[in-house]
Amino acid sequence: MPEDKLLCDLGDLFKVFGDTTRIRILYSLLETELCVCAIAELLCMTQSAISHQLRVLKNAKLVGNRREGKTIVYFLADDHVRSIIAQGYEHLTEEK
Amino acid sequence: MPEDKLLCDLGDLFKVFGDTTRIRILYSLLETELCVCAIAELLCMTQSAISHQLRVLKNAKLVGNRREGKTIVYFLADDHVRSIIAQGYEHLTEEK
DNA sequence: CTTTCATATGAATGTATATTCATATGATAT
DNA sequence: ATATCATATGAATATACATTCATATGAAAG
Repeated sequence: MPEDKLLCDLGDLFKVFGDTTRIRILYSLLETELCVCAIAELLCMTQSAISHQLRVLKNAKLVGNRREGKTIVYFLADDHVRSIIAQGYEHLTEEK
Repeated sequence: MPEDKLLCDLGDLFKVFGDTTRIRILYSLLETELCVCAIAELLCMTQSAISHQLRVLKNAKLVGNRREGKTIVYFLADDHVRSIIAQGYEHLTEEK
C-alpha cells in the first residue's frame, strides 16, 4: 500500500500532539511567540525538558524559531496547528 | 490553572490518534462500518490487538459500536474524527 | 440448555519515549 | 579574544503502552 506510509506519518504527527508538555507549549504559543526560557518559566519546567520537546515540535514542523538578540524565539509554524487543536477542543467540549 | 485539565485531556485525545494501528482503524472506518474480525483481516493483525485498540478508541469516544447478529460493528463516532484526520493530512501534504 | 462463534480481557513482555543531570555549543557583549 | 548567557545535546532512568498468548464472556443457533 502506498497509503501505509501516509497513515504512519499521520500517526507520527498526532503523536507529537499527544503529550501534555508539548500541547502546553503549543498552547502557550497560540497567543504570542516566546523564547525557550520564557516557556520553561511559564510551564514550570526545566530548560532542558522544554528544549528537548521544542526539537520534537520543530522536527514535525509545528513550530519555527529565529534568533532574537541573545534568545531564540519560537512560534507556531502554521494555522494547521490551531485548527487541529481547535477540532480536538470541540470534540472534548461537544460531548452530549 | 483550570485550563491544565483541559490541556491534559487534549493531549490524551491526540495520543489516541498518535498510533499507527489506531489511525489505520479509523481510516478503515472512514468509508464504512466494520466488525472486529473484518478490521483484523483488513489490517493483517490479530483479533486481540484490534480489540484492545478499539477499546481505546471507544473510551475516547472516537468510535461507537452495536451488535449486528453475531458480530459487533464499529463506526466512527462523529465528524470531528474526519476533521482532525483531514487537518493532519493537510499539514503533511501542504509542505512547501 | 448447550455448543459455537465473535469479541473482550488480563498478565507479561518488549519497546518507545519523557525527564533529568551533566555538559557542549555558540552567539553576544565587553 | 574571552567571558557569559541562552540553548542544545547525550546518556541514563523511569514510565507508558502496544502486542501477544491464553482464556473469559456472552449472545445466538441448534
